[in-house]
Amino acid sequence: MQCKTVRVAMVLHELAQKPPHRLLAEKFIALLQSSKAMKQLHQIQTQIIAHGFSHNEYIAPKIVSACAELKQMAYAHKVFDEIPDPNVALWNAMFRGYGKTESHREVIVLFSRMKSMDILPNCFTFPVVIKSCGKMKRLVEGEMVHCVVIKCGFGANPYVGTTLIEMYAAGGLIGAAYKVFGEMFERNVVAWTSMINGYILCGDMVSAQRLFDLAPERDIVLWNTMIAGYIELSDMVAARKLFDEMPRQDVMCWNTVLNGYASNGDIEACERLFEEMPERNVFSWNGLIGGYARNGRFFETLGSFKRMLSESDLLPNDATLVTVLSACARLGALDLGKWLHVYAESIGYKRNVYVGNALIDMYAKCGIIDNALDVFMSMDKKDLISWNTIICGLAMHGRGADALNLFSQMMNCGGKPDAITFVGILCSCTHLGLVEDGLLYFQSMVDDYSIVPQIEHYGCMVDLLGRSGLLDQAMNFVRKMPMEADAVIWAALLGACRIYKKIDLAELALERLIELEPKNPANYVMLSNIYGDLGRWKDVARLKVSMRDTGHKKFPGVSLIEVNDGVVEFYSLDKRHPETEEIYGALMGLTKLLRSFGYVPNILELGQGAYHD
DNA sequence: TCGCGATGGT
Repeated sequence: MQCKTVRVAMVLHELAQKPPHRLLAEKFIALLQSSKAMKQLHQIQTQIIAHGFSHNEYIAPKIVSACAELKQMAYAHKVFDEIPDPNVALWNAMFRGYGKTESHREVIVLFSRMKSMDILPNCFTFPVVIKSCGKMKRLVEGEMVHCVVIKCGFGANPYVGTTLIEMYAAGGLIGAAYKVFGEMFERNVVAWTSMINGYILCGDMVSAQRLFDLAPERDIVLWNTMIAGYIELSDMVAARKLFDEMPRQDVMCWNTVLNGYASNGDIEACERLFEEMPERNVFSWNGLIGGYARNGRFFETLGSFKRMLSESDLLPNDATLVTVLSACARLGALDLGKWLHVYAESIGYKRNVYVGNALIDMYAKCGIIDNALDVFMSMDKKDLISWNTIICGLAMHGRGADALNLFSQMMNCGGKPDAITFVGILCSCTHLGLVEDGLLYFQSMVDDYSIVPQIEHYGCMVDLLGRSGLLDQAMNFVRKMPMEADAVIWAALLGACRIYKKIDLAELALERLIELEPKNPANYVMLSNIYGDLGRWKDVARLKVSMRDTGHKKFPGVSLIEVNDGVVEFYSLDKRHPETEEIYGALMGLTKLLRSFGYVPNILELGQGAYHD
């Protein structure tokens, strides 16, 4: 860094000495393109101004591009505003900058400003603007831009045409996309690929295949597009057939197929393909690691990550870290999670939102909510998922008041909550027993934020009302729901009925529950518990016999604990561990100690573990 | 300076 600054200073000094005008401009452009921080850029800019180049038609766009490269579009806009009559190149640099930083709204706003000033766009303007319209799903604006394209005489431009096809196809207007394709002057392989991908986006693989067969040229990207299309439809056989037929495969194609097997649940095929790969990059490892994670095989997620570190020279990227952290969260692997936290920062992911969010979730799920809060507070960029993760995390930990506080902070920061935010909020209200607030939040969700309540929200409300003993109101919610109540809702209601001894409603809930999930043994366990509460032990015994006869066996709920370098799974009365004797010996000791302090174990609750055999 | 393909989070 120091060295760079010195070098910049030297070049600047050299420039100050002597200079034919053109040469000086070129040097400034080269400097701008190599600038790696705003501090450097300001230094260069100072010299540019001192030499009277700040309004130079070649240099001004490069200043804007350099800002965009450093993701400083606010500053770029200031530079832009100070130039009295910007040329098209400068406008284009602004569009590109906003496009690159995903500020598509600004692209559209700026384009209307350009049009209102009667400045003519050129062929470099349209692709960026059209892309932003597509990303914002603003098809009406997109069509207007299309009109400008035609008016300006760029209707036949292949670059413009390709982005138009993409925009229309992504917006579901496949007919409009095909019209553009049909009217294109020269259709190269990129245009064909966009059109074919358009059909794939619309789920029309037949038309995609037809066009693919007609394509005059097929490059590696086009083949890969087709393969990805079949994968999207879960047709791994067709995908694999194309993959085997293609004349030359690159690592991206291998990765596409690898991910295809992973997302279609065929983890064995995924493993086999991974071993066969002639070349692997970080995406390949992420495919394998993510494949295990998506299929719930979290031990293997961690195992393959360790393998990546030991047998490849590749550094994990943010996606790798996020996947592994989520596996830690699921397994409760706190030590590894903490190690990943340090490691991620050491390889430059301290300010990464994805990684930050995954860390919040990992700490929350591993029970260290204060660490989750620390990570959250330390993040300078937070997105909706950051807020949701911490709010739901706090709610899960019973810290409803903190969750609600953060929610109002979120509102003060101008955050827009979504359906998941409100799941956290309603859940917090449940923990706090805040029936009135819960009802108000539910209403506010609908009225103020136009969020259509999903079944999860009704579930929260039924839980909230039920736990407070307002079973009639809870039942009213169930009746008013626009969708069929699911098992989660009946189970919440049933749980509340058990606490408040509402036997008639309990029977109704149970009836529905058994209709919905005739094979879920948990429902019979619940029924058995209710009989138990009522002292109907004969019914309990009868139920146990009938469950054994029908083969309904409840899988034991397992717990996970991190031991040394790994994670061990165990359940109530488990005897699978090699050190079982020592473990239970220690447990007996602990229980004795607890009893000596007056602790009385809850025998009734223990009895619920009786289905483990 | 410009347009097509692969990974990740509540």
